[in-house]
Amino acid sequence: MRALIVEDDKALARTLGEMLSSARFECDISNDGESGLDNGLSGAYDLIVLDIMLPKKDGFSIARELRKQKIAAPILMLTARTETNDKVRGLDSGADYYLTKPFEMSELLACVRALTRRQGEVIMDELSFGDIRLNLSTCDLGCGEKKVRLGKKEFSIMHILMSNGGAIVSKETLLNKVWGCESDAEDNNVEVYISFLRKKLSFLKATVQIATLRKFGYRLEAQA
Amino acid sequence: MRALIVEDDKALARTLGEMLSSARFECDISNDGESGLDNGLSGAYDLIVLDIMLPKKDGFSIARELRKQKIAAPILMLTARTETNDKVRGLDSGADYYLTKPFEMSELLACVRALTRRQGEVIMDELSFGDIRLNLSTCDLGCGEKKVRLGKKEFSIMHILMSNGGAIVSKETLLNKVWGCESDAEDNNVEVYISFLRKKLSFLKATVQIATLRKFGYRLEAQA
DNA sequence: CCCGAACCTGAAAAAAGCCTGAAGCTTGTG
DNA sequence: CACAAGCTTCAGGCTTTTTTCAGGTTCGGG
Repeated sequence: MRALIVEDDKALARTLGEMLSSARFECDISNDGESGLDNGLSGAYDLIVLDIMLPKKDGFSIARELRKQKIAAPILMLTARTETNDKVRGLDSGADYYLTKPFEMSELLACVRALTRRQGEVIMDELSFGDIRLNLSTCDLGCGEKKVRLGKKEFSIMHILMSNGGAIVSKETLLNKVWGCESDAEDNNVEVYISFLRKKLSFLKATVQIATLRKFGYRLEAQA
Repeated sequence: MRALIVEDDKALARTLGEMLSSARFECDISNDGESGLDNGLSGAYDLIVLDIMLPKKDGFSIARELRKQKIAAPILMLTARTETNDKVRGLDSGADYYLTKPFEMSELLACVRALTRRQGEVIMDELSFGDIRLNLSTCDLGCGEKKVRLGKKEFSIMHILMSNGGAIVSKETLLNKVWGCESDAEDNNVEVYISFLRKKLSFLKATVQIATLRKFGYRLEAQA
């Protein structure tokens, strides 16, 4: 899971980064509103922590813009402002939770868990599609009795494909979510991993396959 | 949208009910934990507002039980307890938002809006005309049980035809929208793709057809 | 009824996109 | 330090999409 922290107070940003890392997030930090919005728009994140008062662009407008561009990641708005009016404004701009400073680490983490629970189906620790099962805690991909261990990147890709049901996932999405939008990985990297995954699916004798939709991306397909 | 309010303070319960009604919710009220849980388990609600201190059964265990029984409705936990520990416990038992009393009406309503916003989100959108369906997330064109995959240009063209209902779409429009106005593609390119699409429609045995209007363009027609 | 413009469509060439084995890196571990 | 596992890069070959072309068909006006 990737998180974006948009916060101009660098000390706080680092602290947040450490907190979230301890909750197994990979974090990117933006120190001003503009870069925060840019990063957020990449669609690479599963969580966005947003301060309100920021240089260049405030949190409200960032949230609004992200939602307008169909970025669905949960937004946790984090600020010193306790005015009811600000809370309302924050939530109505598209934030999912409004937390006021100061807050304790345990509280922040509980919010994060609550926010990401639905998205990543953290409630279950197994995802399934057709005849394959992805164990989220051991990274095993199983089918019937057989199973194989997936590497970290293989796992992320399979995770994304499976949680999207049968819908198409573009290479760009995969690059952003798996490699991060800062990375300079190219389409071919995705192709290589898709190839690895296909090899494993075929080893498992799974009926589920990864279908290529030229110029669109990939998707899972059940049945033979 | 239906809301369940689980709150033993009858005055507060009524106030909450009025607030939510003003936000166009139909509200039911339970005054103790047991009946709250029973009602919640019916699965009839799109929102559950839960107090923590309740007769017979506390809010934490209600939330936990609801989640265990796969009730997915957003839970707004509402309480006078401000201890961080309680917040963590509340959120971790399955609540989606923790609001401490006293709170203002506007704040509550903003939370509710934030919590219910995601409900209406459609995962798979589909465009249909006559007996054919164009799945926008998988790029399949379907009719009855059968379906075929469309290539990118085929998809764009079909998309345009279908979203125009039965209206005429000129070749020029198609060239501009599908090839881009910079392109030097010619009318014949469109014709070739229309031909591809017709072949697929006929394979699908669809009643919908692509009609040619000489000198004007193309349009979809239902009927046999 | 005839003619030309508009349209259809099969085939094949051209281009774009994708697959995958192999080799070279990097990183973490015993 | 050496090894293994995972990651990246690369290049050649393969597949699908897109374009092009040419011969045929249909339509409407004169």
